Amino acid sequence: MYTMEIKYEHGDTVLKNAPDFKLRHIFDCGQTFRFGENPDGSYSGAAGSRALKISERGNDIVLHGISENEFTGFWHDYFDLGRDYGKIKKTLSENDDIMRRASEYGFGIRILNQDLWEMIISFIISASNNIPRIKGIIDRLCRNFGDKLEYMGEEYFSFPAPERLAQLSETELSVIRAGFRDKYILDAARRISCGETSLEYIRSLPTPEAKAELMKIKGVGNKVSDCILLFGLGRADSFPVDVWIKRIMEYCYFKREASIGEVSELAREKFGVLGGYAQQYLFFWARDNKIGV
DNA sequence: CACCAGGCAAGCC
DNA sequence: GGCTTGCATGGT
Repeated sequence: MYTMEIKYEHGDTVLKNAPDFKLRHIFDCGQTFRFGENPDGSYSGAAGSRALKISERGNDIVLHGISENEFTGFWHDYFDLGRDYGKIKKTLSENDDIMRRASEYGFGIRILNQDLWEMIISFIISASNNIPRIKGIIDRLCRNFGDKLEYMGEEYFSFPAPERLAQLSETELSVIRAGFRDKYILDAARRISCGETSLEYIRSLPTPEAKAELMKIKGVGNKVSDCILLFGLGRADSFPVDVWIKRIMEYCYFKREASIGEVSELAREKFGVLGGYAQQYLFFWARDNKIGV
Protein backbone atom coordinates (compact mmCIF):
# COMPACT_ATOMS: atom_id res chain seq x y z
CA MET A 1 0.00 0.00 0.00
CA TYR A 2 1.23 3.44 -0.85
CA THR A 3 0.86 6.67 1.03
CA MET A 4 0.35 9.68 -1.18
CA GLU A 5 1.54 13.02 0.12
CA ILE A 6 -1.02 15.81 -0.05
CA LYS A 7 -0.07 19.48 0.18
CA TYR A 8 -2.19 22.59 0.49
CA GLU A 9 -0.46 25.58 -1.05
CA HIS A 10 -1.62 28.97 -2.39
CA GLY A 11 -5.25 27.88 -1.99
CA ASP A 12 -4.73 24.76 -4.11
CA THR A 13 -4.68 21.10 -3.16
CA VAL A 14 -1.73 19.19 -4.61
CA LEU A 15 -1.48 15.39 -4.77
CA LYS A 16 2.26 14.64 -4.84
CA ASN A 17 3.35 11.76 -7.12
CA ALA A 18 -0.26 10.64 -7.43
CA PRO A 19 -0.23 6.99 -8.59
CA ASP A 20 -2.83 5.50 -10.96
CA PHE A 21 -4.25 8.91 -11.78
CA LYS A 22 -4.52 10.37 -15.29
CA LEU A 23 -7.06 13.04 -16.16
CA ARG A 24 -7.78 11.95 -19.72
CA HIS A 25 -8.36 8.39 -18.56
CA ILE A 26 -10.68 9.44 -15.75
CA PHE A 27 -12.73 11.95 -17.70
CA ASP A 28 -12.85 10.20 -21.08
CA CYS A 29 -13.92 6.72 -20.00
CA GLY A 30 -17.62 7.54 -20.10
CA GLN A 31 -18.42 7.71 -16.39
CA THR A 32 -19.03 11.47 -16.15
CA PHE A 33 -20.27 13.87 -18.79
CA ARG A 34 -19.69 17.26 -17.16
CA PHE A 35 -15.92 17.68 -17.43
CA GLY A 36 -14.09 18.89 -20.50
CA GLU A 37 -10.47 19.41 -21.52
CA ASN A 38 -9.12 22.96 -21.75
CA PRO A 39 -6.58 24.10 -24.37
CA ASP A 40 -3.79 23.92 -21.75
CA GLY A 41 -4.55 20.24 -20.98
CA SER A 42 -6.31 20.91 -17.69
CA TYR A 43 -9.91 19.77 -17.17
CA SER A 44 -12.77 21.74 -15.70
CA GLY A 45 -16.35 20.91 -14.90
CA ALA A 46 -18.71 20.24 -12.06
CA ALA A 47 -20.04 17.48 -9.84
CA GLY A 48 -23.40 18.08 -8.19
CA SER A 49 -23.14 21.69 -7.08
CA ARG A 50 -19.33 21.96 -6.92
CA ALA A 51 -17.09 23.22 -9.70
CA LEU A 52 -13.48 22.12 -10.20
CA LYS A 53 -10.47 22.87 -12.37
CA ILE A 54 -7.81 20.17 -12.17
CA SER A 55 -4.48 19.75 -13.93
CA GLU A 56 -1.36 17.58 -14.12
CA ARG A 57 1.98 19.14 -13.12
CA GLY A 58 4.75 16.62 -13.64
CA ASN A 59 3.81 13.67 -11.48
CA ASP A 60 1.54 15.81 -9.34
CA ILE A 61 -2.18 16.55 -9.60
CA VAL A 62 -3.36 20.08 -8.81
CA LEU A 63 -6.93 20.84 -7.72
CA HIS A 64 -7.15 24.57 -8.29
CA GLY A 65 -8.75 26.78 -5.66
CA ILE A 66 -9.63 23.80 -3.47
CA SER A 67 -9.03 24.17 0.26
CA GLU A 68 -8.14 21.38 2.65
CA ASN A 69 -11.70 21.31 3.94
CA GLU A 70 -13.20 21.06 0.48
CA PHE A 71 -10.72 18.36 -0.45
CA THR A 72 -11.12 16.15 2.59
CA GLY A 73 -14.85 16.84 2.75
CA PHE A 74 -15.66 16.03 -0.86
CA TRP A 75 -13.02 15.62 -3.60
CA HIS A 76 -10.96 12.96 -1.81
CA ASP A 77 -13.91 10.61 -1.88
CA TYR A 78 -15.07 11.78 -5.32
CA PHE A 79 -11.77 10.67 -6.85
CA ASP A 80 -11.83 7.43 -4.81
CA LEU A 81 -8.40 8.21 -3.37
CA GLY A 82 -8.69 5.68 -0.56
CA ARG A 83 -8.48 2.80 -3.01
CA ASP A 84 -5.36 1.02 -4.30
CA TYR A 85 -5.82 0.80 -8.06
CA GLY A 86 -2.37 -0.75 -8.50
CA LYS A 87 -3.60 -3.77 -6.59
CA ILE A 88 -6.84 -3.92 -8.62
CA LYS A 89 -4.91 -3.86 -11.91
CA LYS A 90 -2.53 -6.53 -10.68
CA THR A 91 -5.37 -8.84 -9.64
CA LEU A 92 -7.26 -8.37 -12.91
CA SER A 93 -4.11 -8.95 -14.98
CA GLU A 94 -3.18 -12.27 -13.38
CA ASN A 95 -3.82 -14.98 -15.97
CA ASP A 96 -5.55 -12.52 -18.29
CA ASP A 97 -3.52 -10.89 -21.08
CA ILE A 98 -6.53 -8.92 -22.33
CA MET A 99 -7.04 -7.25 -18.97
CA ARG A 100 -3.31 -6.68 -18.59
CA ARG A 101 -3.22 -4.78 -21.87
CA ALA A 102 -6.45 -2.89 -21.21
CA SER A 103 -5.41 -1.81 -17.71
CA GLU A 104 -1.94 -0.79 -18.90
CA TYR A 105 -3.55 1.31 -21.63
CA GLY A 106 -5.96 3.14 -19.29
CA PHE A 107 -3.58 2.98 -16.33
CA GLY A 108 -4.88 6.19 -14.74
CA ILE A 109 -8.58 5.33 -14.65
CA ARG A 110 -10.35 5.71 -11.32
CA ILE A 111 -14.07 5.15 -10.75
CA LEU A 112 -15.52 8.39 -9.45
CA ASN A 113 -17.98 8.35 -6.55
CA GLN A 114 -20.74 10.44 -8.05
CA ASP A 115 -24.11 11.74 -6.95
CA LEU A 116 -26.87 9.14 -7.23
CA TRP A 117 -29.54 11.47 -8.60
CA GLU A 118 -27.14 12.92 -11.16
CA MET A 119 -26.24 9.40 -12.32
CA ILE A 120 -29.90 8.39 -12.70
CA ILE A 121 -30.61 11.31 -15.03
CA SER A 122 -27.27 11.16 -16.84
CA PHE A 123 -27.62 7.52 -17.76
CA ILE A 124 -31.29 7.84 -18.69
CA ILE A 125 -30.03 10.42 -21.18
CA SER A 126 -27.26 8.09 -22.34
CA ALA A 127 -29.65 5.51 -23.80
CA SER A 128 -29.33 5.14 -27.59
CA ASN A 129 -27.19 8.27 -27.73
CA ASN A 130 -23.58 9.25 -28.34
CA ILE A 131 -21.22 10.74 -25.81
CA PRO A 132 -20.75 14.21 -27.36
CA ARG A 133 -24.51 14.66 -27.55
CA ILE A 134 -25.05 13.30 -24.02
CA LYS A 135 -22.63 15.97 -22.80
CA GLY A 136 -24.53 18.65 -24.71
CA ILE A 137 -27.91 17.63 -23.30
CA ILE A 138 -26.61 17.53 -19.72
CA ASP A 139 -24.94 20.91 -20.19
CA ARG A 140 -28.23 22.43 -21.36
CA LEU A 141 -30.05 20.74 -18.45
CA CYS A 142 -27.72 22.36 -15.90
CA ARG A 143 -27.52 25.71 -17.71
CA ASN A 144 -31.31 26.04 -17.93
CA PHE A 145 -32.44 24.58 -14.62
CA GLY A 146 -29.40 24.51 -12.30
CA ASP A 147 -28.06 27.28 -10.08
CA LYS A 148 -25.23 29.53 -11.21
CA LEU A 149 -21.92 28.80 -9.48
CA GLU A 150 -18.99 31.22 -9.24
CA TYR A 151 -15.58 29.54 -9.15
CA MET A 152 -12.13 30.81 -10.11
CA GLY A 153 -13.72 33.83 -11.77
CA GLU A 154 -15.79 31.66 -14.10
CA GLU A 155 -19.40 30.55 -14.37
CA TYR A 156 -20.57 26.98 -13.79
CA PHE A 157 -23.98 25.47 -13.09
CA SER A 158 -25.18 22.99 -10.50
CA PHE A 159 -27.06 19.83 -11.42
CA PRO A 160 -30.77 20.64 -10.94
CA ALA A 161 -32.50 18.92 -8.01
CA PRO A 162 -35.42 16.48 -8.49
CA GLU A 163 -37.86 19.07 -7.10
CA ARG A 164 -36.78 21.61 -9.73
CA LEU A 165 -37.27 19.21 -12.66
CA ALA A 166 -40.49 17.73 -11.23
CA GLN A 167 -42.29 21.04 -11.69
CA LEU A 168 -41.47 21.25 -15.42
CA SER A 169 -43.75 20.30 -18.30
CA GLU A 170 -42.44 18.23 -21.20
CA THR A 171 -42.59 21.37 -23.32
CA GLU A 172 -40.46 23.33 -20.86
CA LEU A 173 -37.92 20.51 -20.66
CA SER A 174 -37.71 20.24 -24.46
CA VAL A 175 -35.14 23.08 -24.53
CA ILE A 176 -32.48 20.54 -23.60
CA ARG A 177 -33.33 18.56 -26.79
CA ALA A 178 -33.24 15.15 -25.10
CA GLY A 179 -35.82 13.79 -27.54
CA PHE A 180 -37.89 10.83 -26.37
CA ARG A 181 -36.04 10.81 -23.02
CA ASP A 182 -37.94 13.90 -21.77
CA LYS A 183 -40.77 11.87 -20.27
CA TYR A 184 -38.32 9.49 -18.57
CA ILE A 185 -36.48 12.40 -16.95
CA LEU A 186 -39.77 13.80 -15.68
CA ASP A 187 -40.90 10.40 -14.38
CA ALA A 188 -37.66 10.05 -12.39
CA ALA A 189 -37.90 13.60 -11.02
CA ARG A 190 -41.53 13.21 -9.98
CA ARG A 191 -41.12 9.78 -8.40
CA ILE A 192 -38.21 10.96 -6.29
CA SER A 193 -39.71 14.36 -5.56
CA CYS A 194 -42.97 12.91 -4.23
CA GLY A 195 -41.22 10.18 -2.24
CA GLU A 196 -42.46 7.22 -4.29
CA THR A 197 -38.78 6.43 -4.83
CA SER A 198 -36.34 7.12 -1.99
CA LEU A 199 -32.69 7.53 -2.90
CA GLU A 200 -31.54 6.85 0.65
CA TYR A 201 -33.66 3.71 0.81
CA ILE A 202 -32.13 2.49 -2.47
CA ARG A 203 -28.67 3.22 -1.07
CA SER A 204 -29.41 1.00 1.94
CA LEU A 205 -30.47 -2.00 -0.16
CA PRO A 206 -28.35 -4.97 -1.30
CA THR A 207 -27.39 -4.64 -4.97
CA PRO A 208 -30.07 -6.90 -6.55
CA GLU A 209 -32.85 -5.17 -4.61
CA ALA A 210 -31.40 -1.71 -5.35
CA LYS A 211 -31.33 -2.62 -9.04
CA ALA A 212 -34.96 -3.74 -9.00
CA GLU A 213 -35.96 -0.49 -7.29
CA LEU A 214 -34.05 1.60 -9.85
CA MET A 215 -35.70 -0.27 -12.71
CA LYS A 216 -39.11 0.92 -11.54
CA ILE A 217 -38.13 4.29 -12.98
CA LYS A 218 -39.13 4.67 -16.65
CA GLY A 219 -36.10 4.72 -18.91
CA VAL A 220 -34.00 2.73 -16.44
CA GLY A 221 -33.42 -0.80 -17.73
CA ASN A 222 -30.75 -3.44 -17.29
CA LYS A 223 -27.77 -1.50 -18.61
CA VAL A 224 -28.68 1.95 -17.27
CA SER A 225 -29.32 0.53 -13.79
CA ASP A 226 -25.91 -1.18 -13.82
CA CYS A 227 -24.27 2.18 -14.62
CA ILE A 228 -26.17 3.86 -11.78
CA LEU A 229 -25.14 1.08 -9.37
CA LEU A 230 -21.50 1.37 -10.42
CA PHE A 231 -21.07 5.12 -10.63
CA GLY A 232 -23.69 6.40 -8.17
CA LEU A 233 -23.81 3.69 -5.51
CA GLY A 234 -20.25 2.36 -5.42
CA ARG A 235 -21.32 -1.17 -6.34
CA ALA A 236 -17.99 -2.07 -7.96
CA ASP A 237 -19.09 -5.57 -8.98
CA SER A 238 -21.57 -4.12 -11.51
CA PHE A 239 -20.57 -4.75 -15.11
CA PRO A 240 -22.69 -2.64 -17.50
CA VAL A 241 -22.87 -4.28 -20.94
CA ASP A 242 -23.27 -1.68 -23.69
CA VAL A 243 -22.56 -1.98 -27.40
CA TRP A 244 -18.83 -1.32 -26.88
CA ILE A 245 -18.40 -3.84 -24.09
CA LYS A 246 -20.40 -6.46 -25.95
CA ARG A 247 -18.29 -5.90 -29.06
CA ILE A 248 -14.90 -6.08 -27.34
CA MET A 249 -15.85 -9.09 -25.21
CA GLU A 250 -17.00 -10.91 -28.35
CA TYR A 251 -13.81 -9.94 -30.15
CA CYS A 252 -11.33 -10.72 -27.35
CA TYR A 253 -12.91 -13.55 -25.35
CA PHE A 254 -15.69 -15.29 -27.29
CA LYS A 255 -14.24 -15.02 -30.82
CA ARG A 256 -17.88 -15.09 -31.95
CA GLU A 257 -21.16 -13.28 -31.42
CA ALA A 258 -22.55 -13.54 -27.89
CA SER A 259 -25.72 -12.46 -26.11
CA ILE A 260 -25.73 -9.79 -23.41
CA GLY A 261 -26.52 -12.52 -20.90
CA GLU A 262 -23.48 -14.56 -21.96
CA VAL A 263 -21.24 -11.48 -21.72
CA SER A 264 -22.53 -10.67 -18.21
CA GLU A 265 -22.04 -14.27 -17.12
CA LEU A 266 -18.45 -14.45 -18.38
CA ALA A 267 -17.64 -11.12 -16.72
CA ARG A 268 -18.93 -12.41 -13.40
CA GLU A 269 -16.79 -15.54 -13.73
CA LYS A 270 -13.61 -13.76 -14.81
CA PHE A 271 -13.75 -10.47 -12.89
CA GLY A 272 -16.10 -11.12 -9.97
CA VAL A 273 -16.20 -8.28 -7.45
CA LEU A 274 -13.83 -6.24 -9.64
CA GLY A 275 -16.23 -6.26 -12.62
CA GLY A 276 -16.79 -2.52 -12.63
CA TYR A 277 -13.08 -1.72 -12.85
CA ALA A 278 -12.60 -4.29 -15.61
CA GLN A 279 -15.51 -2.74 -17.48
CA GLN A 280 -13.94 0.72 -17.37
CA TYR A 281 -10.52 -0.47 -18.57
CA LEU A 282 -12.17 -2.41 -21.40
CA PHE A 283 -14.50 0.43 -22.39
CA PHE A 284 -11.73 3.04 -22.55
CA TRP A 285 -9.37 0.73 -24.40
CA ALA A 286 -11.98 -0.41 -26.93
CA ARG A 287 -13.39 3.02 -27.63
CA ASP A 288 -10.06 4.83 -27.79
CA ASN A 289 -8.75 2.31 -30.36
CA LYS A 290 -12.02 1.32 -32.02
CA ILE A 291 -11.20 -2.31 -31.25
CA GLY A 292 -13.60 -4.85 -32.70
CA VAL A 293 -15.47 -2.28 -34.79
C1' DC B 1 -29.83 9.46 -48.01
C1' DA B 2 -29.30 5.55 -44.94
C1' DC B 3 -27.35 4.26 -40.64
C1' DC B 4 -25.99 4.61 -35.94
C1' DA B 5 -25.44 6.32 -31.05
C1' DG B 6 -23.09 3.73 -23.43
C1' DG B 7 -31.17 1.16 -24.57
C1' DC B 8 -35.76 1.01 -23.21
C1' DA B 9 -40.81 0.22 -23.22
C1' DA B 10 -44.55 -1.77 -25.23
C1' DG B 11 -46.53 -5.07 -27.93
C1' DC B 12 -46.32 -9.44 -29.87
C1' DC B 13 -45.85 -14.73 -29.56
C1' DG C 1 -39.81 -15.97 -20.95
C1' DG C 2 -37.52 -14.13 -25.64
C1' DC C 3 -37.95 -11.31 -29.94
C1' DT C 4 -39.28 -7.03 -32.69
C1' DT C 5 -40.27 -2.26 -33.33
C1' DG C 6 -40.64 2.73 -32.58
C1' DC C 7 -38.45 6.29 -30.48
C1' DA C 8 -36.06 12.32 -30.92
C1' DT C 9 -32.08 14.25 -32.24
C1' DG C 10 -27.74 14.95 -34.43
C1' DG C 11 -23.54 13.28 -36.57
C1' DT C 12 -21.20 10.72 -40.40
